[in-house]
Amino acid sequence: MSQRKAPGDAGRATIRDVAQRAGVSVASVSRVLSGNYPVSEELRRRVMKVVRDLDYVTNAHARSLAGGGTPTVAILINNITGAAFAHVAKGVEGAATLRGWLSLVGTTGDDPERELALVNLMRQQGVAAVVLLGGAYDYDEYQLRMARFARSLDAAGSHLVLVGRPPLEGDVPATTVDYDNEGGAYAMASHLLSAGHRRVLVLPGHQELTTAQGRLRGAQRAFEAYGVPFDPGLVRHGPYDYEHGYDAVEESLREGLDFTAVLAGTDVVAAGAMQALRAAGLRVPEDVSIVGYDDIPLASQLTPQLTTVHVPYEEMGRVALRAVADRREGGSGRRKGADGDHLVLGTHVVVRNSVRPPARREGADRGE
Amino acid sequence: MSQRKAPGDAGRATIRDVAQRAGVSVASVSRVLSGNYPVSEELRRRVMKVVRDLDYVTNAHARSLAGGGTPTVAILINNITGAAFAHVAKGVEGAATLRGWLSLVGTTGDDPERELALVNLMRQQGVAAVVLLGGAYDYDEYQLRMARFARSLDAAGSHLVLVGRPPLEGDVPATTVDYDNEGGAYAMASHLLSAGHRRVLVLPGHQELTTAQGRLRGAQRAFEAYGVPFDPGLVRHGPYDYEHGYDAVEESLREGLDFTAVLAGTDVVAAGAMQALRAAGLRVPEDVSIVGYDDIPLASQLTPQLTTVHVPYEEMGRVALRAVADRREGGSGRRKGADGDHLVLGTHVVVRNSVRPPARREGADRGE
DNA sequence: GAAACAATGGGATACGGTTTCGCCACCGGC
DNA sequence: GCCGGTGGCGAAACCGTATCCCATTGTTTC
Repeated sequence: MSQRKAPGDAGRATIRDVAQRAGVSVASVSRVLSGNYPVSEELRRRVMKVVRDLDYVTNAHARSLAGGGTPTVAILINNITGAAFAHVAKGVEGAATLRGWLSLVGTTGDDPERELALVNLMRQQGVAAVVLLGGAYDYDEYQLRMARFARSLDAAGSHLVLVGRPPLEGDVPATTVDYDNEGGAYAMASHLLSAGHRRVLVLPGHQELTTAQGRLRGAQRAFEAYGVPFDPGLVRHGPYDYEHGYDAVEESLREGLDFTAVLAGTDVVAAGAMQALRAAGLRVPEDVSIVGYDDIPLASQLTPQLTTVHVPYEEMGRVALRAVADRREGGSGRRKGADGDHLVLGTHVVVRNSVRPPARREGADRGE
Repeated sequence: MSQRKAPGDAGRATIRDVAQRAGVSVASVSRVLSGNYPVSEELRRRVMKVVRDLDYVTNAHARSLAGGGTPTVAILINNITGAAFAHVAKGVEGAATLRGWLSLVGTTGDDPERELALVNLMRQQGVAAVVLLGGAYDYDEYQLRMARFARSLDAAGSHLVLVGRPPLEGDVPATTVDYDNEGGAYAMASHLLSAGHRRVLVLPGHQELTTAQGRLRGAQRAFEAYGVPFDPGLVRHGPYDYEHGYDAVEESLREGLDFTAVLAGTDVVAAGAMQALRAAGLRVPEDVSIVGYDDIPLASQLTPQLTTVHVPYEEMGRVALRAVADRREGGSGRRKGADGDHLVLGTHVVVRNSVRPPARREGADRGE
């Protein structure tokens, strides 16, 4: 009754329980377990036996309070079920586990309020880094908001990493891992143009999404480079989902728009577009060609398999984690260097079976 | 020099910093922030102002050491990028966030060693529950291994939840959230049989995976119920991926196997099968019907859209979290009751466009 | 044989909160 | 005007671990 805890009490065993039962001091147990201090073989055996008997594990909270502890990376994502960013998350988590780091996840559901709440929550957890995934909306507020996050995390000894988002302007303590979004779109559009397509229905995504803006710009640049007039009337904005792809194509056909190919903002949009074309009795790629973007597994699972732009999502995740790990181990070296805080990975076109030269039709080549 | 920390020092602000700067005691700051004790308006204002000025957040480790702390649920998953279990994870995470819980994730990559390491890691973190996702291999060792996990976690005040896995035998402190796997397969096979199919290529999955076993059993039962002989020669085992679907169909065709429909173990396998049929010049569903299982988004994005079995993955995640949350709040009530520790959710067939009655062919209906 | 030394184990303290306990001032009632 | 009650706040005792510092013992060296 006088001792603080009954022998067979419920709840976790503490290091004191182990020490008492092994007849040694708490310090010795700690040393045996952490292994960074010389201990005699005899002591080690005694302690380890009790540890096994009691099924003891150290309390991670106490450990990290006392200075030790495993680093943790927080992954903040709009929606886990989105294939593209799930791959980034996989990359981050995999690289984290490889180094013995832990991964926390939170989903924001596109809600700035939740995003704020989650960043604060992660700050409480004392995470080594917060990785924010996904394209951002280009509100004016975005830069300010992210800069605030970055400084706040930096002050707490943490670090902000933006993946697949535009980098922050000014002297902000954040790392950006990006891919050549516009370049991929340029290459993809060039592929269509060189196949002979001149009238292309473009479904870049939401007008305010930075990703969509870049993909549209890339396409436009390709048209310019080929000297082909770009018709704004063939651009349809909308969310990155199957329904949008379907609806956009259906409406375009109903309005009598003239096009021989569809340049979709993502593979999922392309899938919707493909379905709508089929529903209208058009064949892919014989009547209309389609290309996507992202190269998620879906792209190669559709019939026909989709020509698309490969984005190294999983590697972006690995790179993001490596960046923060290096920074943490590298110490104070390379402080705020221009290098290292904006990494850009390459993209490339993956040619499959969804593109053919356009069928010859009257006036489709020249005309308006 | 004598004070423990310089005013503008780097690193996080502590509660002491706040207290000192506000000219109050540490206890008062704690009370203002947790809000579970009456404080004067004046005090609250003074403290909150300093909290904002210093951008202070409480240290979650210290808090949980001292008894408080936000509960955390650990999600252990084979592979984040698998659509089905990504949805379960989403359900768990969503329900967790809704209650202010945190979610940790770890991926096991089908490696028992990593599974063990992760469970221990989570035990160190003092998580409220560990949710293990995914079908299990039916090794003899499985039951023992899981029982050990369950008891170990239970002893530490945590709890094991198995989602989409077979329940544990005996008096083991674990909760299982399951779906009517066999029933779904039964219904799906019945759908094919009632459409007139008699010779069906079955691709249930890996022979040792419990999920695959259940799906195969369900199909067999349906054949029995219809009085149709089940041909073991039309069963092809293999992993739940696109390649297996493709290869299995390709081989079956090459071997000259006679079938009018494919019953795939998952939608992804169905996608592969569909592609292989097309490659062989067969039309879906005119020449061969196909059905899947899981009803992931892919199913409705294929052409033709896939008839499949809907599994309420996301809800399973929510249910799993609710189960542990209830148990934690309900306290010691309903201890080891038979109810509540094995929850089974229903499945149903989603009819789309990938099934037609079989084309009339010589001898396909009757004969051997 | 004594002294200096290396090896190893124990006691005490710090980490940053929460919570119990007790003090003080202020209030109304007699 | 004195006394008991009460609301509001501060001091201090934990939570479980890592680590600094010192004591003890066995070993080497002169």
